[in-house]
Amino acid sequence: MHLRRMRMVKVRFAPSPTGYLHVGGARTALFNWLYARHHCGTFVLRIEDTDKERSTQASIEQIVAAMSWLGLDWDEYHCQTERSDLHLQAAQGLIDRGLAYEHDGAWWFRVPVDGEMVVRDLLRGDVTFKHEQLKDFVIRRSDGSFVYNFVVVVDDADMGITHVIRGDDHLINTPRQILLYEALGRPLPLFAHLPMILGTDRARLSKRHGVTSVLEYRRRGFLPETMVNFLARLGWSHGDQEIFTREELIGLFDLDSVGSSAAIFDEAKLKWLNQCHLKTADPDRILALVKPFVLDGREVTEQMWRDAGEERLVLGLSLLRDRCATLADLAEVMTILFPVRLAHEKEIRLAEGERELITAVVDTLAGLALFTPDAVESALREALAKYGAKLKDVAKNIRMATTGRGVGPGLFDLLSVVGRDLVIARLKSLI
RNA sequence: GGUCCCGUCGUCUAGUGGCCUAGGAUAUCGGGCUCUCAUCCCGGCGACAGGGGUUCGAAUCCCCUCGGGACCGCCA
Repeated sequence: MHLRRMRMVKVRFAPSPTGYLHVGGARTALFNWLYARHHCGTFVLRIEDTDKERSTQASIEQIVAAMSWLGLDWDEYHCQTERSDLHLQAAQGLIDRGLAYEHDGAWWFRVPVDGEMVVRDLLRGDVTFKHEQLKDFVIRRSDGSFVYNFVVVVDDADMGITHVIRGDDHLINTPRQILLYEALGRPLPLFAHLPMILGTDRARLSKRHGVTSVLEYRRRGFLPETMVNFLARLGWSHGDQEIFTREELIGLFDLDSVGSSAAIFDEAKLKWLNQCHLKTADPDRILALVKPFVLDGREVTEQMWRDAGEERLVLGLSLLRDRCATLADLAEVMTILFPVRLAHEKEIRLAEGERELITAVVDTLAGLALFTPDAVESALREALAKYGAKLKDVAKNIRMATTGRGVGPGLFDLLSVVGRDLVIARLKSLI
């Protein structure tokens, strides 16, 4: 029983609610979550809101929304400021034992002058720090609130966190925290400091790097499984494999395949990955996900969406999605399925005699009982044969007239899914 | 500046002393397929930061240099 408890993995993600969740934070959260799930452990979400000035409720909501979207569910949730009794008790203990002292109304932790310490990091090996490099530091502000470096230790110890998996930027804080563990008489967790995600200029991610907010990627039409897959591959790998499902990730993830050098977030590859996931995802689910994108800022109304019918939309989506990188792209091309005015990419120029040809095509198509790809194809070829014309003579203009663009899936599939009424109406505008 | 971390194609990475004239993916370029294309298939370009060691042998181990990053708050 005791051994089982010792081996039980418990990790936490501890963001400060001072802004949205960016991709770097999300990656840290993901690695913690994956580690917990892989080892059947516990994943804690702990909001580090000890900075009263900068913490906001809106940020907490943003972070929670982003985590939920990514599917990173937590087993425990805490806010640090709700635990100040515990912090006070721990700090008072240090004062009582002379390990901390008061100065200018703040409480300071006394760092031993001599000696050195070794931070045993799961990813980087042993890192040595000399005590003389450290200075006494504040654990409690003069306003009575506690400082991150202190509460993080008290909370991690109190919650029984076994593995502290966090960004590289915290490595340098670790010796101070270890000193606190020792002063508090608590056992040390294992540490793993993850390499950072950098902007394209190799500097730490910040506002000036454009889009870094996780939720912003949702808004732009990326799938949560894409983000999870992509973020996992930033720093972690499994041979040559690039595409992973969430379940595979849980099964395969471990700290020994995590690298130690910083990575740059490359959107081109993210788009490619999203296209891969978009292509293979369940069409019914994609339909639900793409709906708000189709209805947002376009001429397509809720009524049109209902009239279109789910079956037809799923069919259209399945045909159209292959060439789309995002839900936004998909929504854009899906407008061809609705009775809206199409913005044509290029002006249509009819060749000599083409008007008659199109008229014949319209007549044939109008007579079709079934508007399947096969039926459309034979009808079309039949009509063309009468005029001794080739498909390529009219394909381009038919495509442009019925879909508004020059590229897309095979013409017969395309016409079939756009549907007879729309195809004929749009072709008639040519004549 | 001090301390610490990191350094394989533009980017993400495989590689843990011989399987490496360095593999995959993406990006890019070219070709094929097609009514068309952003899909798909085939192919090209492209990296072990530099220098010293150790070793029969080094991308892999050690040292130095250079480069990049992080931290140096009563922020987290």
